[in-house]
Amino acid sequence: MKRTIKIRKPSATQDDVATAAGVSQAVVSAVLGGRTGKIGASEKLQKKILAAAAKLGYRTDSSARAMRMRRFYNLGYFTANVSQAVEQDRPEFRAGVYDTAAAQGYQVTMVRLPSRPTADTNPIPQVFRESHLDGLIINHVSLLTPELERVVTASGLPVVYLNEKRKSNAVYVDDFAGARIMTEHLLEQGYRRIAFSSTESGEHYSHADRIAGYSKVMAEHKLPTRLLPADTRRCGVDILDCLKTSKRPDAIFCSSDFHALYFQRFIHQLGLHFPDDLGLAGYNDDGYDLFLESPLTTMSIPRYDMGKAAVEMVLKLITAPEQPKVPSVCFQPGLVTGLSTQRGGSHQQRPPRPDRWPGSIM
Amino acid sequence: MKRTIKIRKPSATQDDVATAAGVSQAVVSAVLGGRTGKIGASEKLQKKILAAAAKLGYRTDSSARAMRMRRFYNLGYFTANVSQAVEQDRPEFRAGVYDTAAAQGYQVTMVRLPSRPTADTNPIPQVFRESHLDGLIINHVSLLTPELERVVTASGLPVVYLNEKRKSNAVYVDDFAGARIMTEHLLEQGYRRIAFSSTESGEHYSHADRIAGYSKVMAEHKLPTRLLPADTRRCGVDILDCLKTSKRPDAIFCSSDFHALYFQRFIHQLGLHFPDDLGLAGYNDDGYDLFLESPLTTMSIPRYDMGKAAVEMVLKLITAPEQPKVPSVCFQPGLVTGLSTQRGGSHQQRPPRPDRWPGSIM
DNA sequence: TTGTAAGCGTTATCAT
DNA sequence: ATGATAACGCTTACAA
Repeated sequence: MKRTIKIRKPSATQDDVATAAGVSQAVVSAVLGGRTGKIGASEKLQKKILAAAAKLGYRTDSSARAMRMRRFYNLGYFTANVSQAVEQDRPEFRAGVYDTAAAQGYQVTMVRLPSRPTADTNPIPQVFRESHLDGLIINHVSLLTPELERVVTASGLPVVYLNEKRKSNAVYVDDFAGARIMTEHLLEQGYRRIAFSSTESGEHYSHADRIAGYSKVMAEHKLPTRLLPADTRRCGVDILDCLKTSKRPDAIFCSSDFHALYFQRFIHQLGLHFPDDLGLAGYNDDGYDLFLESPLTTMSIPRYDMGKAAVEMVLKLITAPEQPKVPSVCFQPGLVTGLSTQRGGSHQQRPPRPDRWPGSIM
Repeated sequence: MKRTIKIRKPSATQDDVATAAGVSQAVVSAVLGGRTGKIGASEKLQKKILAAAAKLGYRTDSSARAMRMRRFYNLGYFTANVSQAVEQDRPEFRAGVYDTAAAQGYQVTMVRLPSRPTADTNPIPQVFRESHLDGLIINHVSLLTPELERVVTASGLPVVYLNEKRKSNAVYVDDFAGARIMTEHLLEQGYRRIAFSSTESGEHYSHADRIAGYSKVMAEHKLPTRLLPADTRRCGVDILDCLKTSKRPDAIFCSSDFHALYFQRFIHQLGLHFPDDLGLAGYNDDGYDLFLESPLTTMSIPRYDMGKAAVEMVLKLITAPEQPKVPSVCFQPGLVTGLSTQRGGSHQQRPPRPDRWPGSIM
């Protein structure tokens, strides 16, 4: 006996298409699925079926396909919430993840923790309480509770970490090398009293690595390292004190463009300018040039390609589950030479970068 | 005849749970679905079933549920790509959308256009070529091609526009009122030669509305309006020329905090300061205070609540498809008083905002 | 070359 | 209160 379940107006099914085209539903499935070789449907028949499908507005029901195929064609993209996420979940990551997933026929599902938890909010995202994903990309979510980690593990989902330094199943940046390159660049420019400054507290691996790379190069050149942490709650007094001294640094290596922009405020507050009075370097290539006195020398992070690599990695894990571990992929950042570290740079023509728009604004 | 289809290791099914608990699968479905009232399963039995489910790590197969329920429990969140999206897809929107969707048991699927289209990339996102969503939220995607619009319409999906001014099915901000409030605030502070400046070209409705609100109030006070568009490709010459004149504005109403930050650069370049030499106001409350000489007077946008409202609206459309149009929801922005528009403000104590972190950084 | 039918995991109905 | 069973739309093995 047939019972009718009609909650929403259903879109056309393959059965409807088959009826319209006067063929069996199995042929429709084969043709629409591009498996014509297997059955050898005539050109004409294919056209007829495609026409009927287009006319009826047929669209594959992803749930039915998922059930049958035992694959959801869904990847989760887990990102931190606003307050935790400083400079981690950038639009370029999302773009790389999305484009690559889409190219392989996968959807991307947003995974987050509730930003405003309420009493009746389950702290475990629903997506882990049901079967909905084939794989998961975690973009540096620092506050993963042990409970949450357990749930993720229990789900048996292939997981790839983006922006986290792990031996396997991760995609990250070689910030040690990046900091080396930047420090060497500053030395080549003739700077000697180079200080490293950051706003961050250093939870993320990259912070320690940047300091290490900087320190290493300075040591190799027998130059003293000088770390200048700048707690934003102190309103820049650390920075001001440092800049006021007679032996102030001749260049500041900022841990991020973000921090360089912050630093600029205090440089200007003292009536100083860069690169005339001191060199200023950033990191991350966040595109803040519009707000800066001089285009910033910085390190660019191939975020799009990293997102892409993360998806490729997780797809590999999905399709070859017998290999649950794959070696991590480490990307090299690239030096972007601005005028902010060029002695006498302010007297040169400012190079226009008209088409760049701050990526971080999005 | 039974054939075996095993691509991935399946997680436990209700059948497995039923076997483990020694009951029928239908009871398991009822108990796990919270429909115990209908069947009257004993407390004890429920406990047994829940225990078995937990032990086996049972998770509902969302595709099977979707197929049976004829609902995917998936919402699409359509956002523009990096280059197009200036200040539109903010993390707070995502947070509001995600939290609200999650609270109602819905997942959020990322919908974008390919950022780096290739020859073999279909410009129509896959999600529109299959049945996968119950509804769609479009956060100001300016470059919707006619073809894409057709596809969205053809999909029959309930659509809600976020950040777009439409008569129905939209959630947006009353920027006319916001600009009025800001202009009146500036007048109250004693400013008279108030200019409105923007970097934007004005594609978005909010740009025109802000100018209109500003102009209206100025006209009401019989003061001349002064528009100062600043093409970033011109490297600030418009701004510099304006600020150099003897009758320069005594306050600048910037179309965004973003623009205010840009403006600061040229203020400092001329050796001027705010609020001493002129007042500076922003819009959007993007949290750039760390980078600014003075905390900025700005308008805050209730983005989280707007995301929430958009989800509530689209859920209404989903559950009551006989009502395909609902009135739009218009949010009022709120004035945030900083010191940047306070005459003599720089001599006051800078109010600490230690816990705020620029939301736009994410 | 085309048709037939099994079965994916769930929900919900119906008969016991 | 419980168990048996249909149905959702799709893919695919196999029969014709």
